[in-house]
Amino acid sequence: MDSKFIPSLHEAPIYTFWENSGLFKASRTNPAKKPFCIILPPPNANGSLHLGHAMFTYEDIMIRFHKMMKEETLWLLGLDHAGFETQYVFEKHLKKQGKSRFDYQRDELFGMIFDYVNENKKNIKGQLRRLGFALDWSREKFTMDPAIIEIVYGTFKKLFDRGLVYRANRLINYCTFCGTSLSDLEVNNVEKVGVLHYINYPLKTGGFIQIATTRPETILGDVAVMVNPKDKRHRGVIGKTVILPVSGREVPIIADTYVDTEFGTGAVKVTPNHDFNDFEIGKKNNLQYPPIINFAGRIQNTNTSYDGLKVFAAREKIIEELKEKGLWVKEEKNNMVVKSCYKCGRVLEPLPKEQWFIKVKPLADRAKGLVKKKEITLFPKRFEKQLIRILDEFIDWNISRQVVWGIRIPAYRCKKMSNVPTSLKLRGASKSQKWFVSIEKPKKCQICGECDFIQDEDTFDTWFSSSQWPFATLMTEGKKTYEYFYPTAVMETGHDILRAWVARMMMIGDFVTNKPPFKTVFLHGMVRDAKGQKMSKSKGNVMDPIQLVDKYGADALRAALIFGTKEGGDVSLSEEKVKGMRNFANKVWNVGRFIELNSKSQNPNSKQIPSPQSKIIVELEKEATELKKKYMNYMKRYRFSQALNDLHEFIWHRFADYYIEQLKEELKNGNIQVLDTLKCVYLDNIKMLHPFMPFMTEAVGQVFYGKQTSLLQIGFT
RNA sequence: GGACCUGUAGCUCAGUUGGCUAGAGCGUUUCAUUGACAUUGAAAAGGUCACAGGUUCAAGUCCUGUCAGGUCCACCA
Repeated sequence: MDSKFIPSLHEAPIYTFWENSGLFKASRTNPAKKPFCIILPPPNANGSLHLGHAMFTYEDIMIRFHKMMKEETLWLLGLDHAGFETQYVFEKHLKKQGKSRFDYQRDELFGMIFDYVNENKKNIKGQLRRLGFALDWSREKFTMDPAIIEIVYGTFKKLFDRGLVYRANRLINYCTFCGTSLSDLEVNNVEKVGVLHYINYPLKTGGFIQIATTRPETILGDVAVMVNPKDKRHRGVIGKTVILPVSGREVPIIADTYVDTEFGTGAVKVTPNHDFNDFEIGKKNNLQYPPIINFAGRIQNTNTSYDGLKVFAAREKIIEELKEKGLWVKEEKNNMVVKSCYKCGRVLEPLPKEQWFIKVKPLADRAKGLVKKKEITLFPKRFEKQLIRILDEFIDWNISRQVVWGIRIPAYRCKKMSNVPTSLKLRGASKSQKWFVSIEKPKKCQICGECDFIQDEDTFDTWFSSSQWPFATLMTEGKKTYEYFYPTAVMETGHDILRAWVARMMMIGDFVTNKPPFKTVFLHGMVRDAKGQKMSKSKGNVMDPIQLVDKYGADALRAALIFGTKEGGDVSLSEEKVKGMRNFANKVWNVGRFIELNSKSQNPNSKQIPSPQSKIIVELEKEATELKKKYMNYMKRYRFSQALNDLHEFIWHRFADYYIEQLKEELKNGNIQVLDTLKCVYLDNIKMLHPFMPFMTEAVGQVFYGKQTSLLQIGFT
């Protein structure tokens, strides 16, 4: 044994040994054994792993622990195509080469991203190995595997057939830069100081009514002015007509208690196609006007010189025109929240668009039942409340995305019938009747039987496929495997995606399989820097997990993430902490080295000698037994940090610093009983430590148990 | 506006049915110099457990309030 534990000498050969020996493989579906399955949250195949991914260490700890408890253990890995996100990253690459996605045909672009993703997959899989994860590589999945897509299509069809998915034309959050709609979960609310403009709208009968708006350009799409019927200031004007500035269109003044009399002037302009609240008002009062902003973020349909201008340019220009006409009164600073694209950060445009929506309420109610009936338990417990809230507040989920990179929606419509001009039918589920959904691509239109159908151009929101991940992955492994491992034991992931992922997995998983997708949800916190600050590129405080592994070893990084971290709480990671854990690994290694050296130099003539030190041996054995008991208890209760903490304390400061020091002399005298006890306690310790620091413990284990033996096989006895 | 979380040593944090003199990692100070390990050992300094009440034989821990920080959600044009 070297005098130091040098991770780079051991990690690669040990990982290869694990992989080749089939220890990571769940090969049997043995009814006599308890199944334990974790599905790895699939990393996005569009880059490299970040420190957050290293938190999967929790999963590896559970997997290795349960393997050592002799359970049938499966840790299934997969990667996510991450539709919109990946396309966004790829477009950035294109931009560097002076290209854009519009330079390519759909299939061509898809193919290019496919290749790009394949490269990233290789990279990420290598990184998962570097971290020592005991994944079953024989069952690797990808969200765009044909078998997965078939299941995703089946889910969509089932939802459609049950009336839980519908097509509707309503306002959606649209990023005119990224060119796609987003769900409400992909919207960032950014606080901003905006400008509130006060503008006089001329009344047809003379005089003015003053309104206040932050978006003067949408005057071009107004359908009404609205006041509160209780507002004495405006009572006289209800029912009168105003002449819209700029366009000269005439619109009515209507009344609704929705208007806040305290804000602005107490009179609101109503622009149904460009504001979520106004959309509802327009619907209620049957007031319509075509959208005056298009998907490129430019003004349209106004027959004015504003057509073709970008929104912000139009705003500036219209303010000028209003000033010239003497209709602009004043401006005020206004604290407001702007909905922004979570990816590019630009202001989103609410625009009307026909999209597929999932009716969430019935699904959310059932998912809630799973928590209430304790079919799913959350760790830490406080997240249960949060989850219930999330499920209560879920609104219908827009699953259509206008991106190429994704799973194309298997919805088709009749070309013949869509040729028939329909009146501007804007909303309602009735539109879905014009669509049919089919898992297999149909040869003929299923509506008229004659025409060539048209497939929806859009792809699914990535979360739609990932919401099916636990059952979809296992189903592709065959019925037996699925029935044995499903529902999975634990879903371990970051608490930041409780809403976007966990809640949706529960809803869709329960809908499709009639079972909860997992029994336990274990949530980890975020990795922060040494000062507890969020890591971000702009702050320049990001750390690369692989660089840390190179420098200090995977064991050190893993232990640093767990040590002193409350489950579900954020981790403040400093290089010093990783270094400290590297030192710990070295310490444990050297304790092994010490015992090994003493085993070799044992005097064969020595025998069991009751010594004055035997009292210390009894003490040691007692303490070691207590530790193991505590350890088992902590591990079963998901208190991994505490387990590691106790191991650290015992091995270093009790076992090495105290017991070994006390017994050193006796050992030199050749007391074999002392040696046996030390060895026995030590081997027990490295087994317990193995889930946390697999490489070092395995390296040292092989010294004692032989090259071809793994602690995973030996397990706990 | 609503919900939740956090406040413990210089820094980052543990402390889970309330119970020894409140702990760890890193940092600081002093000593030890090759003995398994200097990626070490021995020792030390350092805390009114945010604040104020309350419950209790006993509170860092439970309850109420206050202050400070954070996260998520909702939201007025």
